[in-house]
Amino acid sequence: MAIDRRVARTRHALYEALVRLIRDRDYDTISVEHILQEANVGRSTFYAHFTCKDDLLRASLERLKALLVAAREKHAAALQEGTTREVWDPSRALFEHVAEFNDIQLALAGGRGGAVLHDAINDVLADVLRDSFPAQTSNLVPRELAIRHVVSTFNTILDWWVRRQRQIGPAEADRIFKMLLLEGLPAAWRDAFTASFGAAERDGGAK
Amino acid sequence: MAIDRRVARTRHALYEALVRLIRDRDYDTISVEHILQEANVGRSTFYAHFTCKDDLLRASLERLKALLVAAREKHAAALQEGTTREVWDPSRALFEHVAEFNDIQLALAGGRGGAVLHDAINDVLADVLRDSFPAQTSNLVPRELAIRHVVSTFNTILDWWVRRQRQIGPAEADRIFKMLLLEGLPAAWRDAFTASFGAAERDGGAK
DNA sequence: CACGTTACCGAACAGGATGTCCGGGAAATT
DNA sequence: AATTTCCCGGACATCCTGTTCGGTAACGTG
Repeated sequence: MAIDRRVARTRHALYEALVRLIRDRDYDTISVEHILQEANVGRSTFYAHFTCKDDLLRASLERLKALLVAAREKHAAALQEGTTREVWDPSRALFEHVAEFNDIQLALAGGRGGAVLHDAINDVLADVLRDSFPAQTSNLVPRELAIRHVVSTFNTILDWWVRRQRQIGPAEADRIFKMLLLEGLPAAWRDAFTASFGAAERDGGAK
Repeated sequence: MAIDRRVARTRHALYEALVRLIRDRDYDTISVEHILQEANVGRSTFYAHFTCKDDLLRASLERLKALLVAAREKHAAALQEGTTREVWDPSRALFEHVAEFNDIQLALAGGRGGAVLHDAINDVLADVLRDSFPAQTSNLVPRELAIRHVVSTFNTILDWWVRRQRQIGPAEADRIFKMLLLEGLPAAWRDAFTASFGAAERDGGAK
């Protein structure tokens, strides 16, 4: 038996409503009732599908995760067939997606409630990345930490970028991302950092 | 007139209660009533001091921030007088503090509610760091982004470290922190990263 | 020490959100 | 067309929030 069309519509309506609300509200100021109103869904119906607001969020993120994984596998298949020779560059792709669609932008820019979202998205990205991250281990940095660091760096830049009204383009953002990740802080800031973090003995000039 | 002893005691009791509760609960599952009970403070009294739960959190973090700033300035003064020749190394100091006191550890390890806290602490650290960060600008990475990246990297490692029951010592954690920040991902992971993020064409082995 | 001031308590209150339950009715599947 | 399945809407108990008020005890001051 196929999935009842009604449940599909209901769930879809709820997903969409949540996204819509998240765009102009802090996540944790959104009540279930807001969602019901926005999605035009009955109260009891909601609780027939999800146990609570966070459950809906989790499901929504699972959906996002599935999208990301599907995109990656699709591209891998295309490479396999020789349909494309382009390199799969997820960070670049994500930056450009965000630049193009406003959907996700403000979701991340949120204040207090944004943190929950931010963290949740971090987890999703980490999951996706983990799948395509080699099992090989480095004696310098543990695998899991490496993954979290990649994701966290990405998210930091994305967050900053979105907040700053994107004065720079996605390509530039991606360039910075890869630079920070692969080479560390550029020399100018490195000196600044070691000076203030490592050696205040220059003069009284800490402040 | 000096500050009334009663208000000092009340505020202190509330701060302590919040910290105590945060240690074994998600921040956002903590109700004002829990705090009242834990601090043994009357309901109306609470609202005479703080407007809401988040207000208390903000104040607590201001307190933390003041501590950090004071520590830095104290050390700067000591250097000035020649009392010490030690270098002020905040990241190392923080890792060791966390290793020593359990106060903050689990606060960061929290699940959903931890995110709010995590974010708030990020802001505090960024504020502190900003004060001692040179105004000089790099054409490669904007100042504010550099600051956020330092803080975010620190927090990522701290988070991972705490979650992992700290199988490694604070010195080691600090070493990793500085390495990731100043040199980027170590070679082993860098190759892995560019391979999976930049070129899936190795074989079918993306998944 | 005695005074006036100030903070605390406890209880009570309205408002709003959560999660549950049911019965009627409509839509989908077969 | 029959029957299963889902949705709606209202009602409900429960919890939490933030405010108000009078009584009481602690505080700082002279």
